Parts: sequence; structure tokens; C-alpha cells
Amino acid sequence: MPSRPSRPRLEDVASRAGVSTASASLVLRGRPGPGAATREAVLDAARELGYRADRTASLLARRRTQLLGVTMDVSSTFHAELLEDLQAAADERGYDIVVSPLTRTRDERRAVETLLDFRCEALLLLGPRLPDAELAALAEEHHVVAIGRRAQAAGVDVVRAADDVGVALAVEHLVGLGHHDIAFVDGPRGPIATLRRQGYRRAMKRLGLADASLVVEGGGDEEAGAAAAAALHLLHHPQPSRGHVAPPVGGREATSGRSRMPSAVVAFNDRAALGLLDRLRREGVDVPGDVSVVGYDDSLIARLATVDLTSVSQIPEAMATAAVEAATQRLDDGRTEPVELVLEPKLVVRGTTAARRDTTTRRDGIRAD
Amino acid sequence: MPSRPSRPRLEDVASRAGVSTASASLVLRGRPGPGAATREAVLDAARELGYRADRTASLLARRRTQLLGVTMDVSSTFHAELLEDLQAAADERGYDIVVSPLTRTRDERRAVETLLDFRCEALLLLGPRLPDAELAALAEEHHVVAIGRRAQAAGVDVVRAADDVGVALAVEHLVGLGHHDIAFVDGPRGPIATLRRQGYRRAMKRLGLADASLVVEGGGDEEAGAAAAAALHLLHHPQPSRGHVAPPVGGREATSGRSRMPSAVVAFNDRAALGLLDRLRREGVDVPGDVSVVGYDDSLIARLATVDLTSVSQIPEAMATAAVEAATQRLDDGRTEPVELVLEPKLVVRGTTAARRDTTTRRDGIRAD
DNA sequence: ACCAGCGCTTAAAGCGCTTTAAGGCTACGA
DNA sequence: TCGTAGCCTTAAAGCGCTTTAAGCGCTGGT
Repeated sequence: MPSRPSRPRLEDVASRAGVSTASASLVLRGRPGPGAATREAVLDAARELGYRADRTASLLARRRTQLLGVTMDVSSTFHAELLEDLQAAADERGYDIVVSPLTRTRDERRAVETLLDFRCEALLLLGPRLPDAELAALAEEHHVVAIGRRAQAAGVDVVRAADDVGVALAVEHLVGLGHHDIAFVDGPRGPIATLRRQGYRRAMKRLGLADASLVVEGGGDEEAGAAAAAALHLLHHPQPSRGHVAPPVGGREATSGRSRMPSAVVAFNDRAALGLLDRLRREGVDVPGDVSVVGYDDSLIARLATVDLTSVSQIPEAMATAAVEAATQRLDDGRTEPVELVLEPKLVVRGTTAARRDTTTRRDGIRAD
Repeated sequence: MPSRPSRPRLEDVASRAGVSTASASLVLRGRPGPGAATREAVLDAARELGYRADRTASLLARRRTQLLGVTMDVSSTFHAELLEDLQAAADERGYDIVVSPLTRTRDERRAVETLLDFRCEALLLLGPRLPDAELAALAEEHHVVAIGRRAQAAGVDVVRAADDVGVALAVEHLVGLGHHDIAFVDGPRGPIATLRRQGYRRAMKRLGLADASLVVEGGGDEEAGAAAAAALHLLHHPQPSRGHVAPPVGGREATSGRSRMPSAVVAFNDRAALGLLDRLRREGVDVPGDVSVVGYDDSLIARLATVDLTSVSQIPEAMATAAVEAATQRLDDGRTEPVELVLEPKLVVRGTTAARRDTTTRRDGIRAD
């Protein structure tokens, strides 16, 4: 029932305080100038009237908007986490955030336009899919920070995690637990998977396990993970409770040869890991008893009590802070050369990894609950 | 490198087209008035300059902002879905949406304030947690639509799904598959759980299965679901491959007595269902072979190939459309009496429900793959 | 006495767009 | 020929705030 006496305007506050709108404006924004008496009068008046500055008017009048525009895939939990941290970081530096969600009907281009219409001073693009050329073009006219993606576009700042290091962390963790036969479930074609795979290969090599390297085809979703379970022959794991113990046989998609079954698997991401896990558990393969599994992303799903997946975190807080920092450096400190910030991910150890069991031991058919 | 020659202003377009800003403005917004020649000239000029209206300026000048403010929990996938549909619905009616995300550091109150600062003409609150009194107070000054929550606050429009009907749909589906012993895993205290439980009880009664009613304590997350699996004695399911077949024994949290094990379970929500499912599958209980499971929310997780959970959908598209409709009715059609729209949910049948097996049959220990 | 300098306050000019009311045309009927 | 209705077009007044530059009353140095 907005039969509003229309929200109070700055003028109302000013006249009630017996000063000019100029003074009121200054006081309300905590600017130096007005004397103590004026200050108090204005603040009182504002309080009494329940005054809140009209944002559109402020934005229009102010030369600077102090607005950072963020495009995000609203259905991505990772983006959601990032957003939280972006808000916090922006807050600290006196910036505000405008969110422009990507949906079926609103692609990235349109989302960016909306942000520009709001006169955002910098664009923070979460996992942008715009082609590099377009990013570069955008960057000619505006400050743009690409987050979570390795962009080869001139002029744009990049904040991303060192995916290869992340996978290496996972491998090291597993090796520390006594595993040698560690497989990698590859992701969908693209720069991210390439980097992660590379991280895996190099880590294995560095640890003297080059021969034990095994990369199987995979993908970015649960089905890919489930398929990988089969490709890795993990489903033929000894099952004392079943009659048949089929030995691993040929015909694998492995890109590198080795006949043992892996005792640990690093998956391209959590979704693939989840599919893998699910398949294993349904088939009675014990995780982490028989096989250890590590995911990537440290997504909310990995943290679910029933999943409890060891995973590599892209440390959203750090990325968010770095991104806002990058933007404010350009806006406030006049930086003009683009930067690429590569952050070290961290491993979050949970319940799907454990020490490798002596291979001579077999499952006894009685599960620990 | 925004060394901008500053984006073109309306004035630039106008002068290039050789007309006044007034005409240009009219043309660009498709308003009647300007003649064909003027139209063309303006459109050409705008195109050549790559003109886009400055939103803040438009908003300020326009009496109406045509803005709908949405508060959402950005980490909720359900909210994310709703948002997509809200965008679409708003688009159709010529409104625009401003998103104000709730985060750790930004509660609902603050989110609403932000929206008001942008001069949103109506507030669409997704699953608001504000106390009724506060909602009512808000509604005195603004148009507010609460989505997905049963609000007893004067003046606010409510759009929600009929949760009792949703659960009833699930029960009916199961009964249609031959199930009689259908249990309900309760949710966390609150109006939603009450309604769903009620729906369950009434449906069972209506179908002549009052005696088979069984409500076990639960909760809104995976752990609650896992615990319910134990409470329902489902874990003692005959396992030919194991030595022990423990019969259901006493000490249950059941609120209603019956000694058979349920052959089907309806869970308060998908998360609880997921916990239940996970526990069952890990214990070798076949779903849907041994037990059918239905969730609630039709969340993304339910749709994952590896979960494939039969679930009740709150039909976000319909809720979104209804919510925008409610808002525009107030704004454009002058409706002033609050409405409560209760939508019928729909059941999405997936792989976790199947016909009840004859109880005399037992699992043969050989799984179909 | 006078002017410089300081501290505070404010009038007024925007910010970029919308909108209203007034003005200029043309055409047509009287 | 004049009046007037109708159609376009535009000057100008905002929208609610910020900001600049000018103003005002003091103090203090010379």
C-alpha cells in the first residue's frame, strides 16, 4: 500500500536541520567541512526522517560511481561463494557491487551491457566464456578482470588458481598415504583440463611414478565419472560376497599402459568424482578402504556429510580479494598494465582418501559401519 | 584502458540526427509522436554512435523505474532457478530486475534497503525469513511479494506451492505402484514441515492406509536422511550375501506404530532423500528394487544422472510468473488487496520409485547392472 | 585600520535523461 | 483570407543528489 508521502529527500533533511543541501550532503557522506553543530543537526534530522539517499540520484551526480559490476552464472555454487567474498572485499574498499546474472535468456554480452548501463567502473567476470578477442575489445574501453579463467586477451586482468599445482597437491597427498597407482580422470577438452592433466603428469613424474601414470577419458559431469569407474576396472574389485572376481582385462581407454588397478583416483572435478564415487559405492567398492578418491573445486557438494569428498579448493576468498584488489588498483592507484594473478589452491582433506591398504589384504566382507 | 571519449550521450545522438533531445528520447523509447523521418535519423545516429541510454539517468528522470527488486539466497539452486524465470517474466512485461543477494555479511534487511535505494517499485522476496511483523511493516510502504513462504503478514502478496498436495501426489504415485507401507521422513520444525506432514497423513488416510502411516523424525539435510534410514530399519534389509538378517526390533522413533518395514519412503526434501539414498545404497539396499524413495523440491541434485531421484517440483516457472504477475497487477492495474496464490506442485517421476516387489520374493544376490 | 587567511556555509551549476507545455507548420473548412 | 484543428518538434523544467566556487564572518599580523 505505498501511499507514500514519498521518501524524504535530501532537501527535507536539510531544511529540517536548518542548513543547505550542500552541507547535508557533506555531512551524510562523512566528508570533512561541516562543523560539529551542523553535523549533529543533520544527523538528527536524517535519523528522525528515516532518510536514505536515493542511489540513482547519487550515482548520476557523482562523477565516480564506485560500482563494480559482476557477471555470474547464478546456478553455479562456486560463483555464489565468490560473490559473497567479492561483496565483502568490495565493501572494505568502499565499493558497491551490482550483480548481473547470466541465464538462459541473458547471455554474457547482455549481462555486461546491463552493468555498463549502471555505469560500473570495472567489470569482474566470473568464468567468462566470451572469446578472447571480445574480452580484449571490452578491455579497451573498460577495466575488466577475468576470474577463474586463463585469458589471453590483451588488457584484461586475470585472477585464477594454479590448476596444475592443485592436482599436484592431490597427487602428493595420495603418495603420502602410500599410494602409487594413482589414476587421473580427465575433463572436457579445454584449457582447464589441459592444465590439470599436465599437473598430474608432472607430479607423477616428479615423484618417480611416471610409469604408474594413467589418464582415462572423462568429462565434467557425473556420468563421465561413472564411466571412468568402469574404464579403470575398479568395478571388478574383489567382492568376497559375490561369486565372481573378474580380473582386469584389456580394451581400456588408458593413454598409458599399466595393468594394475589404481588404488587412488584424482578426478577432473567434484562432479566427476561424485559420479565415480556413486558408482563405486553402489557396486560395493569401499571408499576410501579400497580406493581413495580426490575431486576438484571443493564445491558444496563435496562438503555434504554424505559425500565428504577430499577435494582441491580454488580458495574463492583469495580469488575474490585479489580480483577486487586488481580492480581498485586500476581505479584508485592508476595501474594501467594488466596483471595475471595465479593463486595457489589448497587441498581439503576429507573422508574419501585414506592410507593405501596392503594389497595382500582383502576385504573381509564385514563392513565397518 | 578506459581513456574514454566518454560514452555518447543522448545529446550527441540528437545533434547528429539534427533533432532535439526530446525527439531523440521519444524515438529511442519507441514512443509515438516523432514522424518517420525523425525516427530514422535518430535510429541511424544512435546506431552509428553505438549509443546506449545511461540507466541511472533514465531512472532518475522517469517517474516510474519499472524495476522489480529481488532478494535471494545466492547459494540456493532453487532460488537460482526462480531468478531465471523471474527475469523472463519481468522482461515480458517490460520490467527489469535488480538482484540483491543475501550473504553472510548482508542480511535480508540490508538487501531490501539496497533495493529500495534503487527505487524498485516492488519487492519480490524469495523465501523471506523476516518476521511477519516486519514484512507487514514493509508492505505498508511498498509492494511486496513473498515467494515460497506462507506469510501471515498483512498486505503482502504470497506465492507458494501447496506442499500438502505435493506430498499427496507422492503418496498417490507410490500407492499406484502397489506400495502400502509408505513412511514419511519429517523435516525441521516449522510451517513447511507441518504442511508436508499433514499432506502425508491426510493422503494416507484418504487412501485407506491410515494404519500404515509412519512418520519418523528427520530434518532438512543429508544427515537427517541417513539417520532416518536407520530409524526405519531399512538397513536390516535381507541381504542374502551377508550372513545376518536382523529382524526389525524395537526402540524406534516412529510416532505411529507398525512393525513392517516400509517399502517406500517420502522424504521432507531432496537433501534428506539424498542422505537416505546414499545410506541405503552403501548398505546394499537396492533402490528402487527394495525400497522406493521420493524427495521434494526437484532440485538440481535430484536430476543428476547418478541420483535420478523421483521428486516433487515446486514448479519454479509458474511461481516466478505468478509473482511477477502479482507485482504488475499492483503496479499497473491498481490492485490493492493482497492475494495469496497457492500453486499445485507436480511430481517428477525418476528412477528411485518402482512397483512394489512381492514380499515373498527375495533379492537373489545377483545385481542387474 | 586594513588585508590576508582560515573555517564554515551555501547558491548554483550540473549529472544524462524524461516530460510537459508551448510553438510552428500545414491543411482545411468557412 | 482567416481561424483552427492536427501533427511534429522543441525549449525548458525537472528527477534527487554532488560539487564547485563564491561568500561571509572571524582572527591575527603589520
